[in-house]
Amino acid sequence: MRMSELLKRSGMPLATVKYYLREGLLAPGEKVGATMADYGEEHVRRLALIRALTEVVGLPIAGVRTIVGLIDEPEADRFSTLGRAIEVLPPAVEADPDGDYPRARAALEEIGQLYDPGYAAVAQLERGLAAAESVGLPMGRERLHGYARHIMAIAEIDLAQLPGADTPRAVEYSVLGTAVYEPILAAMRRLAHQDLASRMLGGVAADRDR
Amino acid sequence: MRMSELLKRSGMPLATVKYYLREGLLAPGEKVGATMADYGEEHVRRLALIRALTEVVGLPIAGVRTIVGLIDEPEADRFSTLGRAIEVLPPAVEADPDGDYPRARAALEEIGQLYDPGYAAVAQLERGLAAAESVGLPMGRERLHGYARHIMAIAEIDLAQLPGADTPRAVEYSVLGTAVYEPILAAMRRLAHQDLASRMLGGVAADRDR
DNA sequence: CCCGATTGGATAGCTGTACTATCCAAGGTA
DNA sequence: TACCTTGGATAGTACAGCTATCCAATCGGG
Repeated sequence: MRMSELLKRSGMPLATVKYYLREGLLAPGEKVGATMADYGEEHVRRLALIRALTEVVGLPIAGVRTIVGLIDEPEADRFSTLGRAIEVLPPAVEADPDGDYPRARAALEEIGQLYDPGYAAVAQLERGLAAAESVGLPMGRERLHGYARHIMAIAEIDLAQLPGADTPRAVEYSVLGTAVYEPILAAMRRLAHQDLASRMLGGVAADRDR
Repeated sequence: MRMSELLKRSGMPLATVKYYLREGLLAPGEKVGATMADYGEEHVRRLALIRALTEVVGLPIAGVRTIVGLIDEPEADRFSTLGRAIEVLPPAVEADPDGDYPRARAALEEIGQLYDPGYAAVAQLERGLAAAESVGLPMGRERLHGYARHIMAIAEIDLAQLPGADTPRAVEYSVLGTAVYEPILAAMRRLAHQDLASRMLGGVAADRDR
């Protein structure tokens, strides 16, 4: 298809698509003549991916470039591909292999989980725990163990749905799956809070049956 | 304390603190003379809260203003206070009470959860589900039920830790608790993925045999 | 084969956010 | 008295993420 149709399919303005092309988020179409290029379904899908990552996951353009780069050309193994993807997910914190992450270390040891200080997620956990502490809501043992058990169960669900190993699709799944289900899980927790609050405290939905 | 000490305690530059004062995120100090004001511990805590919300939760300044406004002057009941707070949490989506949220409705009915279409979190869930679908990772029944069970358990942990009802502290807890534990849960899930991936696929923390 | 429309490519401009810097005058301080 | 701090106001900066315009080379319907 040509540019005009790609615009119609994606619903995006020309200037924006050109911007994504310039930024290397979208591969150029196959050139067919000096002033015309051909685009395919993969371009439509890529534009949907860009929109999902920017608008829903909240990724800046540079982060989107990293993610789509990893999908197109993964690292040697899926483990480090996933690691590099996680580094750019908000709230982005650069991991320092020699860094000290006292809260994260204590928490992960407490729940007996394997970790490497080079994981970006360790730095992210440290920041989150420090932030909770700084606003007067430090994470207690009870909450930590409860969270850990249920989060591990959720992660197992995620892994169980992973498509057949060693396909390029599996890389895409593990990278995108971590990112795109996060806002869904956040929304579900917010709804669960409101559900529980309305039952406990009385509210709009409390008069419904269950 | 005076401005200079507040700056030392918070580690922020003068211009930034003045900016937060202008934007109404930080209450002015008690005036003690025409060119001098007195600040207290609550100002130090408030600055820590602002930094946590902007840097870790990722809230824009306008959202921080809403949250601190709700903590200082909550709505009539905690249920609607929490609802208003959730509206500004990223990814912010304005709820339309007459809107149609087909994916969210189907999902919530499937798991038998109470909801009101006016909840911002319903719109947020809809967007998340639509985004997952648009990148080729639609949420299946199995995953939905699994997520729902464990998310509900996590929400129950949150509610169980709620301080004595009807204290101003309880409002602060429910508003901040929803927001500040979100990045922690996200980081824990990312770590759980890496933990499971390293065991299954071989990686830094495990042997490479499979 | 002609002429208006489309395209790719380049460059410049715009909008919003979150600060950051400067200036000033009043007032405190040594 | 001379200097420093403070509060208050205003202007400027840096960056992200688009958005708009221009141009020349086609393309393609009549």
